[in-house]
Amino acid sequence: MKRITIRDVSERAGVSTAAVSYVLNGREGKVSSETVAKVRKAVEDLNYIPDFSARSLANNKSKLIGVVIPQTEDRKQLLLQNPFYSELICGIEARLRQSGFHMILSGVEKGEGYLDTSMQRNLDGAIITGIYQESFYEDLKKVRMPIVLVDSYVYDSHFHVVGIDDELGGYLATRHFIENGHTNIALVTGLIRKDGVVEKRFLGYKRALKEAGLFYNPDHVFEHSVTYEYGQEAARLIATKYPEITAVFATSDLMAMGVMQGVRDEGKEVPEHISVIGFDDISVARMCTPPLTTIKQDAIAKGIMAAERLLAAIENPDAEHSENLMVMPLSLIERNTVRKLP
Amino acid sequence: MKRITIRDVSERAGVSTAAVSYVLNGREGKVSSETVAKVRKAVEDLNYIPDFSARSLANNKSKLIGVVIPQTEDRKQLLLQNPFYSELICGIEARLRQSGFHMILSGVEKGEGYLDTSMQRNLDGAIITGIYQESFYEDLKKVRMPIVLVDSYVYDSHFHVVGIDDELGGYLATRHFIENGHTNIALVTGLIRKDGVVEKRFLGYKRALKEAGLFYNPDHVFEHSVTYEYGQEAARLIATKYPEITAVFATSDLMAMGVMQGVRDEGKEVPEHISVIGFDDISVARMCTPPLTTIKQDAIAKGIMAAERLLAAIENPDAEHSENLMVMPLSLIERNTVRKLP
DNA sequence: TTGTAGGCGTTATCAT
DNA sequence: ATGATAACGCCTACAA
Repeated sequence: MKRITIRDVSERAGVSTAAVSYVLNGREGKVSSETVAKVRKAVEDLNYIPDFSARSLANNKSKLIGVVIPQTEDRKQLLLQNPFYSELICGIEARLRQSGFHMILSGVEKGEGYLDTSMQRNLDGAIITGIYQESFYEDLKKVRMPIVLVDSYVYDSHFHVVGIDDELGGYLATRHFIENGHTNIALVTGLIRKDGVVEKRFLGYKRALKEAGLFYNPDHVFEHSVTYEYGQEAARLIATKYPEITAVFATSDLMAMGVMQGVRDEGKEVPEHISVIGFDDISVARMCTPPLTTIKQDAIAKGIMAAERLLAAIENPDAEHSENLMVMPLSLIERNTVRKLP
Repeated sequence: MKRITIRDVSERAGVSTAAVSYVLNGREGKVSSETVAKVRKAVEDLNYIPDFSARSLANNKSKLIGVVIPQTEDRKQLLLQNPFYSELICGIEARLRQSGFHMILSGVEKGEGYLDTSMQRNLDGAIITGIYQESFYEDLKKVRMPIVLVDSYVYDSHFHVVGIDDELGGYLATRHFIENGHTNIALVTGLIRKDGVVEKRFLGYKRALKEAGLFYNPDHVFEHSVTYEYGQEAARLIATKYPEITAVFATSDLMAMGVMQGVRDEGKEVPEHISVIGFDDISVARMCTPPLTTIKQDAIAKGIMAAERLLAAIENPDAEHSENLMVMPLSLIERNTVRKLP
């Protein structure tokens, strides 16, 4: 069964391929309504479906968006196990599809770049989440498609950025502990990398401590790649070696939940013995017991926003780039994991 | 900045474009090792990156795989909020990338087909999860790319299938309750659809009841689309209207966790008042409190397997189709949500 | 072994 | 308003 081409349609409709192309692309000003009707009918009859590869070749528009998310270091798998990314992807995909774009979702090997993929596929744009080495971004700048960075503090006029005020989030969480009488507050966090979100959350944590006249103790910072298991581990360390700690600010809900489990593993209770605040407000945060107090951000909305910024930039390649930083709202959600100390 | 083409490479290397194409595609038998070296050098020097659109146009191979997962009915967003799908996707993407393929991830609108996408993008294959209407599959059969159905009981020689023995899963869970002395066992389940996985799990549930000489009570079946919230709702109903029920088999962990929360909302405890078994063993199942007894399947492995089957079918289009059903292992994981009745 | 040239499906530039 | 026709980048008979 051979493919139906634009030529088949043109013959059937008794017009030229150019005419068909015009009506297909909505340039209907250029063609008589009679021709439009004939073409539409032929398209319908033949069940014609355009070939995007050919289109891409002819006009460099692929209707394809590259989406990159971090992957686990060990198994090279997407970090989708962190629900935050799942939700982000949901938002991106939904918005993209709504505008007739498709999404190529992939991780990128450590040390590899994204230039190859972007050129091979003639991507119309890309959404990048996670933090990479300098050269990765330098590479990306060489390509002329619009790029949206999600959760990055790599400011550069080449990139659009969608994020939140991570420093504020860290500050709010820590201050909430302080307001509830806590003075020994641990930080359980993902790897603190330059220009990354956790670095800012860490900064907010320190600011709140300083503001309250509290001593910042580096021993109370537990840093590791973002996993549930390390949350458990950190709780264990805290219970056994740092009895003075009464509160834990985890820079992601995933770790916070690990901490909660770890606390219980040690025969203690949340929040009776240890208070916990997380970050993200992934959907399980309200499902766990006790429901987790956390810094809420709306990952789905973030994804939708990232997609929208990208689509706008694709529409209008040389628009004002001054307004290329979008900061989404965030708030502290009080649930049941923070105890008020007397 | 113009694109580097195969012609640029050929000129730089002082050979023909055909020669370049040959070494690029590994047909090195057709070309002298000297030429190979020259071409490689030129490719390197020029930083040549092939255009997959052009390739796809020329030989109908796109190195692109379509992956379809269900979406929420209301918001048209991917069902990634169910970690089971996240993990599945992780497996698929990792395996695909390893072989140089890219994945287009998308949902499909109710009533829409996937034929358009598959033709537009010249997909080399597709992995479909979820259950759709008859016509969806009929459509899919018209296209000649290999297709792997994950978790489907739509047997057809056109499709490869990767799944588990869902009926057995349902049976094992139910029997486990019975062995622990439970006789009034509710089923909290996603929509029971023909040829879907939950239908089989439901069948397994009934078989176990029957085998034990227990009465199957339709009132004890709580059916709804798969959400955490409905799990809560079902628990509420059970607590208030069906006090005789002592055990709940949920056909997905997501619902099981909702049930657990719902039970607590009613001031009762798991497993003291209500025992719970889930299905899937998503990663949070072991993280929740108490850790959830569940039917374990390895979603990541399932994804990898699905990708592998597809890749094999692409390699070898007219291979034996008799072995196109792959059943992955499954097992009951005992944790702490089932109480042994006296 | 190597090179030439035609074709893949579409868009865009010209004439008409 | 419409229709030839030349790109677009690559592959692959076929010819040399």
